[in-house]
Amino acid sequence: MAAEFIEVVFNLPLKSCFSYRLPEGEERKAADLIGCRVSAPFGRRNLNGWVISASDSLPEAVQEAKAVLRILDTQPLFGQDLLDLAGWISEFYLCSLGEALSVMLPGGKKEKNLPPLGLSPEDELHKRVVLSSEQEDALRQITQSSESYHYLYGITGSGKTEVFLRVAEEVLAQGKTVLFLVPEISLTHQMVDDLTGRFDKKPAVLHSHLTPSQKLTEWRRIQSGDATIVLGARSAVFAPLKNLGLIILDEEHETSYKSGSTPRYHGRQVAMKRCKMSGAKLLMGSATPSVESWAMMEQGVFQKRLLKERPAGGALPDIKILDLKKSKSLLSQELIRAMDRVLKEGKQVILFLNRRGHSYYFHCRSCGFEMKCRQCSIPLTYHKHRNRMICHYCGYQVKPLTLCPDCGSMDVGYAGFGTEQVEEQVAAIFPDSTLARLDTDSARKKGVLQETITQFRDGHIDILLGTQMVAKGLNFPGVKLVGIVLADTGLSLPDFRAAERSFSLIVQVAGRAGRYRNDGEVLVQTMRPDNPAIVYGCQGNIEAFYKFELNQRKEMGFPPFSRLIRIVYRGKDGRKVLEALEELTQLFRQAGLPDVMGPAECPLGVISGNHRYHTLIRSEDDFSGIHRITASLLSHSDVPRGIYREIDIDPVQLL
DNA sequence: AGCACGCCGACT
DNA sequence: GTCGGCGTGCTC
Repeated sequence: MAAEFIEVVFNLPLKSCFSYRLPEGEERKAADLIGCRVSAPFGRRNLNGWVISASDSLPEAVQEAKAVLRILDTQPLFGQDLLDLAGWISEFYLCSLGEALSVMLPGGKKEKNLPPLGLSPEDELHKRVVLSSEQEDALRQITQSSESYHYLYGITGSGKTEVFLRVAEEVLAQGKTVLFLVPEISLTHQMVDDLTGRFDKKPAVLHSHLTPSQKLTEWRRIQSGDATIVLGARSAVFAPLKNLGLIILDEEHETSYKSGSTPRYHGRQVAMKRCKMSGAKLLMGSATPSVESWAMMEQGVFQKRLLKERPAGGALPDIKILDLKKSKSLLSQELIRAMDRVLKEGKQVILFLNRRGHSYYFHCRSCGFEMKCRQCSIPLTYHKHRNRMICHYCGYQVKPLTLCPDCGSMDVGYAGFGTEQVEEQVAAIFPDSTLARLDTDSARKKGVLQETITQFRDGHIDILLGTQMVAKGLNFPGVKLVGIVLADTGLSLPDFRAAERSFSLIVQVAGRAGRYRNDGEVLVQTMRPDNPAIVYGCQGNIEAFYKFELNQRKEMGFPPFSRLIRIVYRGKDGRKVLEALEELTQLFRQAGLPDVMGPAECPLGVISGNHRYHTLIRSEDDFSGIHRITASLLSHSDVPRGIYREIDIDPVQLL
């Protein structure tokens, strides 16, 4: 019954597969070949590919087959379930099967024989807290329901994690397995602590920072059944769990669930598909659901399970808007006074600053000239410690100017601020307090992030100043005051989700403040104190925000009232890029697609010297029909040399 | 996506 | 005469 020929796909944008002979003396059944990696001669080079089928004859259309150099795995890495899922990914997200498989398990060295299974030392069993009645209700509804998709919508601090763990326990008790997804790697560490000791088997952890061999080790542990619960970021949605009973998707609103490279899959959407294919339940949760998910709850696609109390006590913090227009300094007097008070009590402060404001860029006070990156056309950021203007997209650096290049005025400078400037001011105002800064720059070095967090938690740091990183998932008992230094950065981005992002940021950040105490305090500085995203965010008026935002989306015809397909063309020669995309867009229109927008220059018109244009295809109904037509047009059109095409189904970022 | 083949322009 | 531009086509 040994197979002689195999069909192989590669991590290339080619939709066809290629037939090979097995190496001399290799005797394996088809079932032991499908899902293995092979090293195969392909053109003038050798590539690793995936075996997708095996048989004892060559397909008729194929004249001759080369022999595979070797089979890299002793057992398949993918079962039919994951091969089917890869097939769906390639159809839906419009990539090749090889690309889909490669994103599920990247890397490709020959496997070491058998990795030793390290048994973890017995941790102290974590205490199971008593559930509140509404947590009990949610647990019961979820576990007893025959519905597939559930959404745990609960305010910050309402104990969603505890419900997740209880549902997981029940599923494991039925002999099924559990997949637990979190938006970021940094959150896996915390969650591993929560999971380890809570369950008798050590959870497997999958994320993109593992080396290929570490990843493979975990992969095999999962396949063997040694791990019955898997924790990980986006790509962990492909974990090879057998008998999957539950996927938990924590912090559903996080955009990091959407992949930023081909195939641009969305973890939530893949999780939905995988649950449908395997019969598992999907349980998502957030205090600030994405607008799409909110709409799906309203439509009954997701069963909404509400948690509106904080079982550990702790009132939702008092949130106050501070109008920065009236302040001369980037730290308003009210914020400084509040910090002073809290620090004198011996409590901690978190200052949050979203770097992506455009207010800390170089500008000329005479003519308004803004210094932009000559490569990327986005404003440069001033870094004081290096005395350089730096482009945050391509890394271009230049010395700060003392003369305006446009009008020659010497009245030039930095209008706003980044974390560094805030750091400097805070240090000057509170010289006796210890201060730490946490952003992608300071956390670049290994271990710095973890160390800073530990120090802060242990009370060795009084003020933590940071970007996005401090906004998510960090729970510190000693924090009494959270200051959002500028809440409206990002609102002026040309992106229809800008309001949603600003809103959820405020609510999430604010949620940290009163997590463990009922006297938590949040101060939100803003230049737009009347903006609905900011007002509703500060009021914690979640329902009102969704109502407002859904209304906006409906008026504009944006998701969830439509679906989008985005085609980006990029290349060095902007004119050619535009011409090529115009041609394609013309094809879309001729094919009768009802709503084709573009081509237009992308909001980030140039990145690393590549000019970028996009066309959006919108569908208000019959998305699958529009998807099908688009897919067919794309596969029959070819992209000129020097131009690169990106296809994004259901894009979340339009920059 | 690579990588080679191939066919025209300007250099030692 | 040769180096090198990038258009075209193929990879079992």
